[in-house]
Amino acid sequence: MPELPEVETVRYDLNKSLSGFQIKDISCNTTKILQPSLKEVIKHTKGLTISSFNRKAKLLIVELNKDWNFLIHLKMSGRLLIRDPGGVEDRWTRVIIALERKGIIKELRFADQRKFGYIKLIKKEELSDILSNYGPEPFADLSLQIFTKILKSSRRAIKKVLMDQVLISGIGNIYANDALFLAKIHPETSANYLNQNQIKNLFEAIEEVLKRGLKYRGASDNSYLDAFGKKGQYQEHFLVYGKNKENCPNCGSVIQKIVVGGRGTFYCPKCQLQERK
DNA sequence: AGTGCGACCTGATCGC
DNA sequence: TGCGATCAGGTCGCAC
Repeated sequence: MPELPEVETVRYDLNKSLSGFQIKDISCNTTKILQPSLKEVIKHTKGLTISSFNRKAKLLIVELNKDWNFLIHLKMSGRLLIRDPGGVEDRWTRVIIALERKGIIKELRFADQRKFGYIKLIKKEELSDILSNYGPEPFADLSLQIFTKILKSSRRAIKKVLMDQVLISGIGNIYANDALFLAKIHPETSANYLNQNQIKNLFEAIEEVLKRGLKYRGASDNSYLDAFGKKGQYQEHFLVYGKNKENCPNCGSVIQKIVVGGRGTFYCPKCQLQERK
C-alpha cells in the first residue's frame, strides 16, 4: 500500500519529530528485517545522531551524522511509529530504535504484519548506486518531456509502465488506477500507443492523484498508518480503486475489475475505452 | 533484452 | 459453525 504519498507523509513527520535524536539502543525480534544483523547495526550506529529523513520512490532514507544511512522499505504492511517508551503496544512490532534528545526519550518502532519490509544499514557511499535503479521522481525530475520519452519506449501496458520503479518512482497500484481513470485511459493500452494529448492528460492526472494522496495523508484502505499511528483519508476519495461493481463517479457505468500485471485493476469500461493492447 | 510470473508472509474475508 | 481457499500488493529472482 505505501506508495509515494504514504511514504512522503511518514517521511515528513519523522523528519519534523525525530531529526537531531541520538540512537541509544536497538532491539529486533525478527532477524531478517534488520540488515545485515542486529549486532552489526548496533555496533555501527549506537551513539550516532539522525540528521534527516529523505525519500526516493517508496524508499525512506535515514541519514545519520557519520558514514551511515538506514534504508527503510515498508513494502505492503510496514509501519513506522513514533512512540513514548512503555506507552501503547503496537501489534507486529519487529524493530525498536530507542532515541534521545535533550533528555527526551522516544522510540521509533517498525511494525510489519507480513515481514516483507526491511531496515537496512548501508554506507553513505553505497547510496547513489542504489538510487540509480529508480526512475525520475514526480514533482521533482519527472517532466512531461521525460514522461513522453518513457512511454514512447515501451509497448507494455501503460499501467505496468506507471508502476515500474525503474522507469518512474513512487507510483503503486492505487494511484496508477486512479490516474488512468482521471486521464480516461484504459490500463491495458500499450504505452507507446498513447498520443501526445493523452500523455499530457496522464502526466497531469498522476500529479493530481498524488497531490490528493498527500493532501489526505495517504490511503488507509488496508494496513497503512502514519508515524503517529493515525489513518490517512485518501481511501474516502478513491475514484475507481477498490470499487468493483460500483458506479463510475463520472458516467455511472459499472466499474470493472481485471488483473493487469498480477494486480487488481479497476476501470470504467465506458470512460476508459480499450484502444490497443 | 524484454517480459511475465511465482515467492516472500500473514490475517481478514469468502465460500462451502 | 468451522475450516480451507483466496485475496491483498511491492519487489526480487528466475524462466522463457
